[in-house]
Amino acid sequence: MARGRVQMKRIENPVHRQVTFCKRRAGLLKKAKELSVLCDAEIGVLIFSAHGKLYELATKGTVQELIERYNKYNGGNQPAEVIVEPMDAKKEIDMLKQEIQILQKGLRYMFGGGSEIMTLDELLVLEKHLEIWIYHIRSAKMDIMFQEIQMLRNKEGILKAANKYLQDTIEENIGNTDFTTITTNMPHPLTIANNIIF
Amino acid sequence: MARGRVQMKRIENPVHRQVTFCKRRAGLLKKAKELSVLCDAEIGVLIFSAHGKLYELATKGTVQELIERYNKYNGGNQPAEVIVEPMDAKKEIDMLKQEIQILQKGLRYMFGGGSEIMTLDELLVLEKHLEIWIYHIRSAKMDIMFQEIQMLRNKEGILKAANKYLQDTIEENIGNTDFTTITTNMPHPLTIANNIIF
DNA sequence: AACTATTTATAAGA
DNA sequence: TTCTTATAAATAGTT
Repeated sequence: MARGRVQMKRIENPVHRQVTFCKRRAGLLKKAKELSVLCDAEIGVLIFSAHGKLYELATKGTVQELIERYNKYNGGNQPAEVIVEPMDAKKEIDMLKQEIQILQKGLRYMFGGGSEIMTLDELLVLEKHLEIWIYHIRSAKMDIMFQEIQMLRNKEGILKAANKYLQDTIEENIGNTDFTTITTNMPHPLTIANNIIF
Repeated sequence: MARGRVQMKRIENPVHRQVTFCKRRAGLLKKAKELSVLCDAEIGVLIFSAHGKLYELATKGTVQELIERYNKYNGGNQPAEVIVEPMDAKKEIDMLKQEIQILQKGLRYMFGGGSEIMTLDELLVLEKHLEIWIYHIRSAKMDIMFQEIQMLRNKEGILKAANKYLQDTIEENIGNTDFTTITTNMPHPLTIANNIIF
């Protein structure tokens, strides 16, 4: 766009990637809002960042409502349990298996036919494979952990909301019953901050 | 945008509106694709025109899959997918890791006890590689993530306990006040299981 | 659909 | 992050 064309591929520099994500995300949501207003359309946008954080927009009701409209539009042909995550995981695992096969091949080659001396080039190939393999292990592990963190954060939010709801319910009814000591006994579980950001 | 600014309100002229809808819709979808590619994000866009026609985009799987991910994100009420799958994936990955360790052992044996072909330099390269790998496995990032997960789990426990306490408090006092509808309205936030163990 | 004059978006740098 | 600015892209009005 500006100061140099942009290659249409994943930005490798994580800082650049993050900055661009911020800017373009804002731009995309703005464009969506504009289109909605100018042309009287109902638009929804869902963005999952690489780390699983969700950004959403719905120009008329809620995203949920839009999803319902979408499902209605598609004559209720919802694939009951289309499993997404497992596919990703499977893909990852298949890739790992492939890597192992390559490594095994390399080992067999070296042990078996290895009357030949391993050249530096061959060694470098093996190294390369190891690197790729480590990369995949790491990324798969990281993905799982990120998912776990995201899920726990969501759960935390839900529990907090439920907690607040219950406490409000009690407070609204103090007039009827004496909850003073009970509420005072609460060990302040609602004040914990969540500060770590990846 | 061009040849005159645009008022941010519904375009009254139906022809203009239709043309703009076409152009901007294409632009929006393009932007969404770009953002997805550049920043490795999963993006979905749903556009209902004023006359109810649907235009959609999903940058990874299908829109349906994206919607399921969205629903998963908002509630985690589907333990089958969120919780069980990562377990399986992790198990698989651990097994693959073990296999890889065996392969590494083989490599070490070959290089160390085997012929004298390996030069010291080559050995150092391999060592270096293993060091890097170990470093990554034990990296600070992982530690931080584990800490984060632990902290979130603790928080979850505290919140659940507080939640239960509050609900018990309410239930104990049903005789005094009618909380029936209130407790019934609770969207079951207390039934979420936490099964993932690293 | 194509064509441009302009407006917008944004990459890079601070 | 946020601001600035040079430049690439998008697009409003026109053909």
